[in-house]
Amino acid sequence: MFPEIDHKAVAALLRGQGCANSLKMLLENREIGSVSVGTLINTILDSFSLALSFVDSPNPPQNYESSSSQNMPRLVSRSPFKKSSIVLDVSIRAIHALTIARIQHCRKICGVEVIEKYRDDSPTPLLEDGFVWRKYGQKNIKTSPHQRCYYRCTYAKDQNCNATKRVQKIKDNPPVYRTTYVGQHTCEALSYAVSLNNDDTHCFKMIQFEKCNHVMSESVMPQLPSINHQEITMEDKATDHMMNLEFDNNEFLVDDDKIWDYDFSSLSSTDLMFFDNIAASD
DNA sequence: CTCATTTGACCTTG
DNA sequence: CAAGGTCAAATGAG
Repeated sequence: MFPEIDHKAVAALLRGQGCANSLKMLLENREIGSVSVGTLINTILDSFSLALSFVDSPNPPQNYESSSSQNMPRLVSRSPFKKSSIVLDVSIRAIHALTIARIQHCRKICGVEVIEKYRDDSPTPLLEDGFVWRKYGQKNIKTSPHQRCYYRCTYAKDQNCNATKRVQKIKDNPPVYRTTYVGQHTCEALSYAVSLNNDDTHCFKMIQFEKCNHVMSESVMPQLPSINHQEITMEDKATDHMMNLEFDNNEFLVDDDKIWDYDFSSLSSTDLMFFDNIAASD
C-alpha cells in the first residue's frame, strides 16, 4: 500500500472514529453541543465510505458524492494501489455498527418496548451485527426467487433471548440483502464492540459502541468472523458497497416518516434501515 | 465428539 | 388450502 493513500484512509477512519465517539456520547444523553445524530451518522458513513474508496476495486465508483460533500473531498479518481483488507474490514464493520447505533437511538425516541421489528437493506447480508446468530431454517419464498434464511440468537435457550432475524436476497446486480429483525435481545450480547488488530505491534480500537455499562468481551462474543467467510470476495464487497451508495439513494425506503424526520432525514444511507409495522407491533 | 447447518416435516395463520 | 415460520433429525465440519 502506498503510504500516502494509507495515511488518507487512516485519516478518514480516525475522523469516523471521532464522530462515532460523539455519537456514543449523544446516545448516552450526554450533551455535546448542537450536533445532531443525523449529522454524526452522515459524517461517520462518509468517513468509512471514503476509507472504502481507498480500497482497490475493479469497478471504481465514478460519481460518488458525499452526503456532506461540503466538508469532504470528492472522489474523482482511484489509485492503482493494493487493497487494504484491514481498511475494508473495519469500514464495513463500522457501517454495520452504525445500524446498531440507529436501533438504540430509535429505541430512545420511541421507547424501548416499541421497536420490535426493523429492516436493513444492505449490499451484503447483515451477518456481523454484533450478535451471535444460529440458523434454524431456510425457506423458498413464493414472491422471490431467493431463499429466506431464519436465524435466532445463539443464547435463545441459555438466556431466554427471543431475538430472531431473517435474511433474504431481494435484488441481484447489485446484490441487496434484506435483514429483518424481530424481537429484542435480552441476552448478555446486547453490547457491541469492534476492535481492530493489525498484524504488527499496534492494536487499534477503532470504534466501539457500548450499552449497559459493559463492553462486549471475547468471552461474550467469541468471534467477529472475518468477512472472508462469505461467498463474495473482498473486491466484490467493496465494489458492491460503493455501487449501492448510488443505488440506495435511488431507492431510499422509509416506512415511518416521523421517525426518520426526527434525525435521519438527511441520511444518504449506505446501508438502508427502516422501521416498519411499528404501530402494528403492539 | 461437539456444535452449527441443512432440510423435510410439522405448525400457524389468514 | 397455501404460504410462511419453526422444529428437529440428519449431516458435515472442525
